[in-house]
Amino acid sequence: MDRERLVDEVLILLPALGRELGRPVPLEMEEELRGEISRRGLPVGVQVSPGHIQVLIALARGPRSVGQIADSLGVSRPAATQLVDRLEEHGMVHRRPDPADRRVHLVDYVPGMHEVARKIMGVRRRQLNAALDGLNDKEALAFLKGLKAITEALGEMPGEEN
Amino acid sequence: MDRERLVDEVLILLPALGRELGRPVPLEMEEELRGEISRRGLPVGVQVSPGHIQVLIALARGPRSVGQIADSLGVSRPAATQLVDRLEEHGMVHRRPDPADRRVHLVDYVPGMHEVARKIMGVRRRQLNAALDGLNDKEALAFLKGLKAITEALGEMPGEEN
DNA sequence: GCCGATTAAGTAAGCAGCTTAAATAAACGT
DNA sequence: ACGTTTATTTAAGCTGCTTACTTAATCGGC
Repeated sequence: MDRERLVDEVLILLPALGRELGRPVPLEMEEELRGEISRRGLPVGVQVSPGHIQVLIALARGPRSVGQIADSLGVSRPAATQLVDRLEEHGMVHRRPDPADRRVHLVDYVPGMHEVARKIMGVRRRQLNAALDGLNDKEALAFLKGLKAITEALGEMPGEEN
Repeated sequence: MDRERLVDEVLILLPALGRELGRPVPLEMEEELRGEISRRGLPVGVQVSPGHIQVLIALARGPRSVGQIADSLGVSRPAATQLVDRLEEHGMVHRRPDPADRRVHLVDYVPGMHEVARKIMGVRRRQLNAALDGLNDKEALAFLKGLKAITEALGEMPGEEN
């Protein structure tokens, strides 16, 4: 297959992928996770969008300010506020003022949520793992490389410092 | 890099990519294209979203019904209606009743639009080409493979028959 | 030839996720 | 102490999608 045809295929594939990526991940399908969720009194049937998952990932290495979250997701501040709002409503994270600078609101997992967050990520991770199963290591690496290249090319790459 | 880390990186990358993919492609940046557009009296400064580009691609092989467009994009009928509406407003496509079955509206390029459509696609194509420039042929192929796998895994793959 | 069922497209209403602009509140610098 | 900057939130608005419903045309059995 020559390069031009290849690019064309990618061109056709990308919007579909984008659409799929936007769809929320239904959590309730995952048995193990459901147990974990109801055990903690989290709302069952919650749908977690990719943005929310990204926030959860961003928090994995410790509390972050709303602004940091916005930057690491590559979205505007209000968008980050909104994402955090939603996660807070669902009782997954909470805000607390930074003692050092009371303007900043530090967002962190609710106690014990770290664990659940990891499992939620696991849902997506499993999907990806399954999808990439047909690729050998070299191919997988090449895939990652291309993905990075395209993401970078299509906007000035956010989330570097997270 | 082990597989787990690789999947994690993909996991982090994907939502950002999804967001970028959703952004409209500003056409007016492309000199050559702008000439072509104003020459035909198309609105200058029009932004074409990925969905619109997909419709234009779908039409490349001839007129299509709204339903076919919806299927090939993997969206609902009303969504396709909406996309076609917009393209029609911009004078890029037009509907005409199918003589064989007057329920179906065939969507086709406005005369001469085929050319412009190809140039519009060229904008994205050039971005992709540039992005994938750093990959050799083997890698590019692997990338495509992974992309297909993920797109398929993340939803039941639309657009097969287009 | 008529009538109910099916099919294509469009309309309506609503939601999620983003944007920019403006408001609020705290901290900083001179 | 006061004006400026910085962090966040609020408000308003847009796009792209969804589902449920309407309208219009075709089809199939009698």
